[in-house]
Amino acid sequence: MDENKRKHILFTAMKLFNEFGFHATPTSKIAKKAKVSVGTLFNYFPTKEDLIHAIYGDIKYHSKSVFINQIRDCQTSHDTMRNMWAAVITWGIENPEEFNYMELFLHSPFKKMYLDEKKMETFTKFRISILQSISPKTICVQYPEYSTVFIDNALHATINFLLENEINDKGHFINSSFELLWNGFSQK
Amino acid sequence: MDENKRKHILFTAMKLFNEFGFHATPTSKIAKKAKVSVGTLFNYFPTKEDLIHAIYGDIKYHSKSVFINQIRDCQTSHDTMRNMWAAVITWGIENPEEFNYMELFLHSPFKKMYLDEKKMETFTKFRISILQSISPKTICVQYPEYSTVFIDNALHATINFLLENEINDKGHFINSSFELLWNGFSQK
DNA sequence: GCGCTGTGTGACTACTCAGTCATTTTTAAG
DNA sequence: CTTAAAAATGACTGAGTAGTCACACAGCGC
Repeated sequence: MDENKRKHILFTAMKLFNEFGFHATPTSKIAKKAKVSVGTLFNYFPTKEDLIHAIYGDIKYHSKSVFINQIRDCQTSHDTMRNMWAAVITWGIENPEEFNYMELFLHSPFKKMYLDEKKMETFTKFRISILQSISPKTICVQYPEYSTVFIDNALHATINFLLENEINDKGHFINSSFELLWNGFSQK
Repeated sequence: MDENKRKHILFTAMKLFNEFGFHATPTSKIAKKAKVSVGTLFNYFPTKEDLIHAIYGDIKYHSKSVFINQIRDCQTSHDTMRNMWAAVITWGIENPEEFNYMELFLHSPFKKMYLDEKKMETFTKFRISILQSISPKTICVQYPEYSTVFIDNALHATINFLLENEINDKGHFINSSFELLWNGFSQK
């Protein structure tokens, strides 16, 4: 098994899935574009669904290591949060195909297996604990998971917006958008 | 053409698509569940894609009329916005299948035709104008469309959360979540 | 040169699906 | 009751799919 070939197939498949969706991308097309035979493709990934899940797994694994490297304890929780905010968004705009695929996958029927995985996330738990410590708002204390999905969706919206619009000073935009979110949480 | 039968097919198809996705829901299955023949289904909707789009169109049409009935001018822009916020969320939790379908459709390759439709939305424009008049924040004035997607995503997150969790006082939750959003926009 | 091993190949199979159409059933008008 | 138009039916078709498998062939020790 050639790891590079595996990566190559994964990457090719990801781009095709992003462009045409899971259904409209036959395995034959993936094999052709990746310049391997159908047989080889099925040597590496026993079923099409395995391939679909493998792409998700790889993206998740790599992005997570990027985030973890980015995290550094700052003076204030405001700065810590802003740091994480910027890290995730930067990853998104630097890896648009990967970001796109996550959206595609997580809104497809294939996501089903991961439904309760979310709740186990250490990353999520980390965010919950930060939120509980900083926000006096009842809704955040009472439903810390709501804060999480709220932030997740804000991240998605911001990355999407940055990808779809031409923004000159991206650093400034990222900071401003963070303040929009932060004010909601911190202000009475 | 029997309008009730049309509605019935649409509703059945919507539920199946929600459960299994577009690809894993063959027309034969829809016909069987709706207790009509495949031929009849194709009499009402010439292609499967027509059916998929028709469901979207119907939901959009009906939900819009619900919102418009809900809108009343309040004393302050805060109250006006909160009123709209509550109207959309209430629609979502009272029509979970329809809300689900919108998410499914808008994240599928079928949405493509509607990409620039969004920008034409009068409803969106309405929101932009409100936002511009109330928010002193540069990011909202400079990128009013960002505010829109930000709010859209907050709505999605909130409806999803309410659907997936058992919340007792939904009215209170809706108001609290609105304040979370509103503070971000209104506070320096 | 010769067998051995494992990766790569793509024609092929078994099957599913969207959409058709000859036929039957229902409706409604005279 | 007769009859003609309209609606409903579901077996059928042809296109296209995931996944298989018999074989090709490169590399390598002998």
